[in-house]
Parts: sequence; C-alpha cells; structure tokens
Amino acid sequence: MISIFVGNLSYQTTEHELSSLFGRYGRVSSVRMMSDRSTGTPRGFAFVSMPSFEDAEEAIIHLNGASLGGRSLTVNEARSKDSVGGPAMPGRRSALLDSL
DNA sequence: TTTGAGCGT
Repeated sequence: MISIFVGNLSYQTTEHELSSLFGRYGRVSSVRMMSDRSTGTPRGFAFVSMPSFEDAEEAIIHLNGASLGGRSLTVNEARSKDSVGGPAMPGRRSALLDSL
C-alpha cells in the first residue's frame, strides 16, 4: 500500500472529489482529509492510499501540479516522521524522481 | 492553507 500526500487543497475539497480524481489514474484504497488534531482546523492537505506502486505513480505524475478548486495541487509520495529518509521506501524507485 | 499519532525511553 502506497500513501500519497496531496497538498495545497482548497478547504472546499472533499474526500469524494479526491477519490474520483485519483480514480482516473489508478485504484484508490482510501482518502483521508486532514485537519488539526486538537482544534479541527482544516490543514489544507490530504492523504490518498493506493494499492500498488504503479497506481500511485500514474496518479502522482498526472495530478502533481494539476488544478483543483482554483489551486495547484501538490502531489507526491507521503512521508512522515516514521518513514525516515524521504518519499520512497528503501529498495523502491520514487515515482517523482523517476518522472524528472 | 503543504506530510497523519502516540508521549512512554
């Protein structure tokens, strides 16, 4: 399972919007809109999970920089403090680096 | 408006 970070979202954007958008390029497993944990303030980003690297790669390449709700989306492999060292997992090629 | 949660060691 691959996690994809989607940033620069409009506050109007819904999980359903993202699901149908990403669904054009691959199989969407789940979409999570994030907001501030304690205040509930929208944080303007979301995570989309996809079942395979190929699905994620297609979605990232096609949707990074795309326009949604008047904003330019930021789309790339998710990282978090638990996945140290950047977007790609060890032994895997990064869709982003591969497309550059 | 840009990387999710926990809080211990």
